[in-house]
Amino acid sequence: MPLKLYDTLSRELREVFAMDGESVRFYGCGPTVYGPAHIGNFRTFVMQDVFRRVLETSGQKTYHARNITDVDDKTIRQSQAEGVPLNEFTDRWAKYFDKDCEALNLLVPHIQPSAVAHIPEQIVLIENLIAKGKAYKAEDGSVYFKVSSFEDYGRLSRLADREITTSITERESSDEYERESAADFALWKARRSEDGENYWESPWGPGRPGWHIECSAICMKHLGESFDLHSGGVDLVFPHHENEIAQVEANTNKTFARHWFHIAHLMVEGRKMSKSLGNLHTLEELSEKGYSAQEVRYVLLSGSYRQPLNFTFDSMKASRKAMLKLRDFATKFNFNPSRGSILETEFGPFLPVQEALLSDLSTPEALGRCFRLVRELGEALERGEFEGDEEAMNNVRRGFQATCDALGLLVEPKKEDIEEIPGAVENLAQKRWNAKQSKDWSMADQLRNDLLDLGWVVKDGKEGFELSRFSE
RNA sequence: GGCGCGGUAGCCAAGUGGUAAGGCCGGGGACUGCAAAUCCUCUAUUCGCCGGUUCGAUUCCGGCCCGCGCCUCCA
Repeated sequence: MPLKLYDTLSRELREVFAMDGESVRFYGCGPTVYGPAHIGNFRTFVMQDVFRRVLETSGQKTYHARNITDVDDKTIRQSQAEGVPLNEFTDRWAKYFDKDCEALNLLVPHIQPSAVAHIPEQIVLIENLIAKGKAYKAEDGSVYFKVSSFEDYGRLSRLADREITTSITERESSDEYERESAADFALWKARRSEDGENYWESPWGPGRPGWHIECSAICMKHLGESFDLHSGGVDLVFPHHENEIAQVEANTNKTFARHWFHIAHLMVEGRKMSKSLGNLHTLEELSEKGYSAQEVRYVLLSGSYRQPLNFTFDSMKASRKAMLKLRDFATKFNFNPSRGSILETEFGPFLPVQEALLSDLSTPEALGRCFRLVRELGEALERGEFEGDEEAMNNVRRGFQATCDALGLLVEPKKEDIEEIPGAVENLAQKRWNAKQSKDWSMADQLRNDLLDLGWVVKDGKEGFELSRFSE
C-alpha cells in the first residue's frame, strides 16, 4: 500500500514512490546551528521522521539526507560574539542538535552534509549558472541569480511576478544597488569586513555561499539532479525552496524534486512562537519543567502536519496521560519493545493505524484509532479471549511494535520495581501496613506522609503495598 | 494589498453528502478506612454567521465576521 501525501507544488495528494525503484530519496532542510533548536523546529523534523518511518514500516527503503547549515549571518555573528572559531561553534551546536534528536527518537539521517563541507560543489553550481547566463557577478564580487531568466519562478509559492517585485521594491535597501533586479537573490556573497576570517576563495573573489545554494548543491551531489521528495517548514516555501528550484532547474532542465512536503507551524498558546513573545520552548527547558522528549513528541504528533498546531501546557499534560495509557497497554500484553532499526512491519490488528498514516500522514487519526484498539484489545484480554493463544498475543505485540515504530514512540512496559528500596523506607512502609491492618488510620496516614517526604509513594493492593518513586 | 490555511464540546484535535474519532479535564459509579492507581459510565440534537444546491450539509457553492501564516535568508 503506497503512502499518499499532499504535494505543495501540485496541490494534491500524490503517491510517494522511489523513482529508481529501490529507495525513496528525500531531503529535509536541517537546522542552522547557532543555538538550541526549539520545539517548533522539531515539529518539522519529527514529521519528516514520521514520513520516513511510515515508508519503512510499509516495507519501503529510504535514503534520507538532512543538511546542517553551518555558515550564515547568525552563526558568524554569534561565534564572533563568543570569540570562538566558526567551526568549533557550529560543531558544538550540531552535537547539541543530535542529542535532542536522539531524545526525540528521530532516526538518524543516512547523511548529514554540512554547507561548509560543500563549498566546492556550490562554486561549481554557481559557475555553471553564470555560464548559462542565469546568474551574474556584481561589482562587489557577489553573484546573483537572475530571476527573470527562469520562467517558472514563483510556481511553488504561487507568488506572481508582481507580488515578488512589488514587495521587494518597497523593502529594497539602498545599499543593495548591485542587483540588477530587486527579485534577484544572492548565490555568493562577497566578503565583508564583519565576516572576519570566515570567507572562502572563489572565482569571484573571497566570500561565502548564499543560503539557498547549499541545499541545492548538497541535493545534487547526494541525491542526484532529480530526486523523490524535498521538505521543510512552510516558511521555507518562499523564498528558500522557490530559489532552490530555480537554481537547479535552470541548470539541469530537469525536475528538481518530484514532491514537496511542507509542515505547518507550531503555535504556542495561540500565538506564533518568537523570541520577542518569550514563548520559545526548547527540549531542555521543558525537561527542566519535568516533561520528557517523548511527551513532546506525542504532542507534536497530535495535530495534522498541514494545520498549525497549538502547543499548550495542558496538551503536554494530556500527552503524559496518553503515554501512560499506552504503557499500561504494553504492560498488560507483556510487550517487549525492540529499539533501533525498524524490522517488524506486521501491523496485524493495528492495520487501521497504518492505513491512517498512509493517508497523508494523518497522525491524529492514527492516534485515535490506536487508542480505540488499545481499549478494545485490552477488553478482549480481560475477557480471556487471548487465553492460551500465544499466536494471537504475538500478533498484538507485533502490531503494537509496528505502530510504535511508525510513530516513533517509545513505549516501555511498566518495570518490576528493580530500583533498590532503602531499608528504612521499606521498614516505614511495613510499619504503615501494620498500622493499617490494625485500623490505626491516623498512624497509617502519618507514615504515608513521612514516606512522601522521603520521596516515595505507597499504593495499597489487596495483599500488600507497593512502593514507587514520587514523580511530579 | 497579494497568496495560502483555519474557525468542531472546558482544552487539544480528527472526520464525513446521511446525521459528530481519540486524548485531557469534569460529573457519576466500582474498588479503598481515606487516598493513589485501575476499571465502568456520562458529557457537542451540534460543527463561526447568513444564504444557496440537495430528500438530506458540519461536510459542496456564494457572501460575511474572526483568527493565523507567508510575501528575500524564520522549521
